[in-house]
Amino acid sequence: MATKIVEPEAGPRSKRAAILAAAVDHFGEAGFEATKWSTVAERVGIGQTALYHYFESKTHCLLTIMRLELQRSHDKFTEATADVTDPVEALRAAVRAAYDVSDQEVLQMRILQNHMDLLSGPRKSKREEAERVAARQLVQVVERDWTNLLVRGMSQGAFPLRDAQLLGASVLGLIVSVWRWYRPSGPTPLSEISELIEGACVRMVAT
Amino acid sequence: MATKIVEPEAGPRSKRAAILAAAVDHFGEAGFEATKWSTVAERVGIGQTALYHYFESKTHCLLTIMRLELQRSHDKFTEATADVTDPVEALRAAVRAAYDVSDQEVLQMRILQNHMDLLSGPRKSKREEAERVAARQLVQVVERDWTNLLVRGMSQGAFPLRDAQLLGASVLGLIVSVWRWYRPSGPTPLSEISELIEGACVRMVAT
DNA sequence: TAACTGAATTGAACTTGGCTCAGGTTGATC
DNA sequence: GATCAACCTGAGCCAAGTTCAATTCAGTTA
Repeated sequence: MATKIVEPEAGPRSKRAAILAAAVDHFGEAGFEATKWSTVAERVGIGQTALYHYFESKTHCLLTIMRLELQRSHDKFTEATADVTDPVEALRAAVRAAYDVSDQEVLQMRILQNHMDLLSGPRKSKREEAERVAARQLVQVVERDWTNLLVRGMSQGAFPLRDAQLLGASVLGLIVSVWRWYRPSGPTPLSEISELIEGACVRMVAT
Repeated sequence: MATKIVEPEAGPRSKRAAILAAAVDHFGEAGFEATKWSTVAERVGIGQTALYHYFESKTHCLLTIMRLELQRSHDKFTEATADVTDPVEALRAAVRAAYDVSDQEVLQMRILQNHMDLLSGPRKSKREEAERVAARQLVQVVERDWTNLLVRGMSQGAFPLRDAQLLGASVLGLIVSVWRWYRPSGPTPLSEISELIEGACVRMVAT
């Protein structure tokens, strides 16, 4: 069922990584629709048709970026909360981890948020659909990460009992909503955002 | 500066409202990109070129939907909080108002959320750009609605002092994040969501 | 060194869907 | 029943994503 996507091993001449990087830059800054696929090719230094050696379509590339970001988010969450036993501290660690990101990763989160709706409907082509399903699964995994954290806290009596599923989705929604408007060049540093949201989440869940 | 968009008064034969309704249905259910502009025309019962009598482009129609929804949200907020003096009660009323919506309005909120990024960059054509600027202004108005509510509560001592701008954006982000996943046909009734979020917002702000 | 192989690349042509244009129809008003 | 603006249409244009057959390149085999 859980068909894991096998990451194509990079031949020494492969431009796959370069394409992904260029795509993240352009999709993140200008937006997916506003970015011409051929522009990405230019940036990498290849003809536009060469892109199809690596990705089945522009959308396939987008879905790949989204899946990779979801995988990263999940890994980061797991790593950050692994050896924290106190529920409140685990929650705080998870929030801090969510905002401990590079500028490139900010773009990836923005892309992910802006195209979540792509994950609902099925795709025509095989490889696109594979990426979509994998991403959809990872969304559920991440949601479970947060729900489990809350369930643990509730059963330990650290958090009042509430609908953990719904509250988890809300906490997650609150956290990721930042990526819609945050800009590294903007007036508010990410550290400040991180602190405010951390406090907000704790009050939301633990009060 | 604040160039208000003059709503074209409906001639008796005008299909503008019907087009908007059909567009909301399709853009909301299938997604904007996935919806063929000609499909909307079919649904309304006119040829696709007739659409251009009412909207300059498919995107112009989308931006109009977004602006109208923002206007509605702002009006609803104002109406709901107008004669509530107690800050906590005003906050509660505002949240409840945000979720007091019809199925059609759920779709409109979904469309709005899914295409917020359109509002950042400028548009080529005149009327599109006018709608974009109007929508962008309304976003700021709505943000101010929430920020002001918090400022009032803080200065009255009902809410602890925090960065009202940032906290307002967060509360708003939390509330609207629901429209990404909520489906009227889904397992969770909106009333339940409304109650949980209402409590969460109060704890977040007033604790 | 010549032949071979698969990955990487390309130019040219195809497809789709949004959009333009030049003109035609309808109906309210005088 | 002439006029005018609102409303509508068929034919075709164009941009951008995509396909395809053919080619180059780098490493391997003989």
